[in-house]
Amino acid sequence: MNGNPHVSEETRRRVLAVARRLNYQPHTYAQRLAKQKAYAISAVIPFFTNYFFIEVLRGVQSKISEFGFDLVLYGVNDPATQVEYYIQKSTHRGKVDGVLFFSMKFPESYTRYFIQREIPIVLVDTFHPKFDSITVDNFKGAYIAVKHLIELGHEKIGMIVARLESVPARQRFEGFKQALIDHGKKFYEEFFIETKDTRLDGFNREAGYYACKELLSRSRKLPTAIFVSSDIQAIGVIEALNENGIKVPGDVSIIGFDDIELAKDFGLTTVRQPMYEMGVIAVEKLFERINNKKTKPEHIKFTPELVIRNSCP
Amino acid sequence: MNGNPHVSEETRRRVLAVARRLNYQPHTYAQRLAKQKAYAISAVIPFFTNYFFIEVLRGVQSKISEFGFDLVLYGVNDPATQVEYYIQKSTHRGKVDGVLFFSMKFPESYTRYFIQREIPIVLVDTFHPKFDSITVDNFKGAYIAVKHLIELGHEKIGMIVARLESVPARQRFEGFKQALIDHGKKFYEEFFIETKDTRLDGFNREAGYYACKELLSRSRKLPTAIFVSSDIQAIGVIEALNENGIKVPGDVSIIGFDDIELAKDFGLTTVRQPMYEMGVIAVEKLFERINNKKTKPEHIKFTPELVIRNSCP
DNA sequence: TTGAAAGCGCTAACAC
DNA sequence: GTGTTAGCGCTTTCAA
Repeated sequence: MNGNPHVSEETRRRVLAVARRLNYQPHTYAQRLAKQKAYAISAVIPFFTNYFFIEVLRGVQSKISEFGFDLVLYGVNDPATQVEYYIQKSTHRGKVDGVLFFSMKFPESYTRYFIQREIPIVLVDTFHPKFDSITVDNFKGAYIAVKHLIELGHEKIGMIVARLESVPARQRFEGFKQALIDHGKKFYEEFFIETKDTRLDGFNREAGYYACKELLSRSRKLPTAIFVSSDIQAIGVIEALNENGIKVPGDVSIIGFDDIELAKDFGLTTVRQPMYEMGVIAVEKLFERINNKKTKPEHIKFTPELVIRNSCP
Repeated sequence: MNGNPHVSEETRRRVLAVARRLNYQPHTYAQRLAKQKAYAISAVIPFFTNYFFIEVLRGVQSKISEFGFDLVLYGVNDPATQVEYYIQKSTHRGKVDGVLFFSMKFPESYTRYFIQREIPIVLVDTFHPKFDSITVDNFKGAYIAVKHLIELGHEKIGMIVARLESVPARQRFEGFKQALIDHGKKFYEEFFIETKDTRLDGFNREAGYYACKELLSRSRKLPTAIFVSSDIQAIGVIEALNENGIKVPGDVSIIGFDDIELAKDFGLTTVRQPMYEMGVIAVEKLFERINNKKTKPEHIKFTPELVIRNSCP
């Protein structure tokens, strides 16, 4: 039944026929046990965040099913208590051939564990020097966004950013500054706001809304463009602006980051993270790693691309 | 190691100690094979839709891990080709103890298959008489929403609805009409719009936006309140209104359906589907079914509850 | 080519 | 209580 070549056509035909008649299916776990292979990979993925990961998951699913593998999902609702627990489950002997770990900080206490046991793992949207990773170049993405603004002729460019202690927020901020410097533009302290909201590190709509309110309260002067560290915040910013009778893009241009579903709806110019593709690549990398455990970790960085819509004319 | 009571404390202690020292873990599939139990359930779930299901999935995950089971996920990107394929995979002999099937139309060609093999299954957000199901009462939800509007004193109530061939849209529409009838209010044909957009059956922001544009183009008269068949459409409606200088809730009140994340952000009054809870209940039901295959299918209908925010003062 | 048997790693039944 | 053995259902090896 498994296509063994040392078997006559005649016999194969007969066996297959009987199998079909009896509605035979090999038992999943008997097979996996005998083969010493799981034909499955797991994904440890945050459920508490911005549904960023769904898109990635779509990519993962589509690639994984090409291989006929199963995906066992561990959705983390509470990172403090569940990350290590699910890593444990993922790595329970024999269960999976490899694991995908998403967005969260990989617990240092597990690096040795994975390396010693040679458990294939790839990190997605998070980084660790010892393991393969797929990330997005936040610095470059921000740089591209701001450069776009500059090329559009903007001089006074503001930024509304999520909490700087979050890695992506920090990197996007650095990209913003660098673009300004490289093009000889001034950094206006008064047009720069770091979110106070801590929920999701400030990557949420309300954080954008209130940060913008604060910007407005500071002075009657406005930048001509604002780079916002994520689309969801940008939507909050636009609303705060609208409430104050300030038109986007008429009075101020807005550029976001991520290219979430809503960005299209709002006509928001932004910088796109290729999430679906990241999922696909992650699975590909993981399979490579499964088939060849010994090579050095590889770090793939995607460069976001500009998506021009109408919030920056 | 498995807590057999016919074993002395002393021995157990010793065995456990050695096991720990050797870093012993039982092999997942050897256990499952010997026990003739999968300790896993699968979920066949649409990936192409409104990320409605994520919230449900959170509930599923949290309940499932209480039982220590694994979740094997089959995300459907293309329903036409993948639904049956994943049902097959789900039911591969021995693989899972039960399956959760979400939102999509359950293929009639598989009802016999499940019944004969006695494969435990529960449907979530979709219905079939032969299987357990967890759904939301769209009719009642709509009724509650409209009743709320009426109690607020509205007389001219409009509705913007997704495509009526979609079951939930139809049910919400029926609830709307019934509420009007029961309270002796007139149904204004001119304030009723069915979306033309077919994407996601019209359950998307743009559909709401354009439907509202059409409403506005019909006449200069406006209803004092509009019931929109989903929050995401309602957000499109609000925007179309705002663009035309019509204030929400100043000029017209809006009520939605679903209570998605953004509804809170927009201060949208709506009717909440308890998605997380539905996930939890679905898993509980599935386990009941796993332990007791012979009882009649049970159909649980959740009644949505009103969430009052400020789009309907 | 085909058939028989050993082994994958565990659980459960049954003597001891 | 404890040790032994026969499955669980498949794959793989090795004679025949």
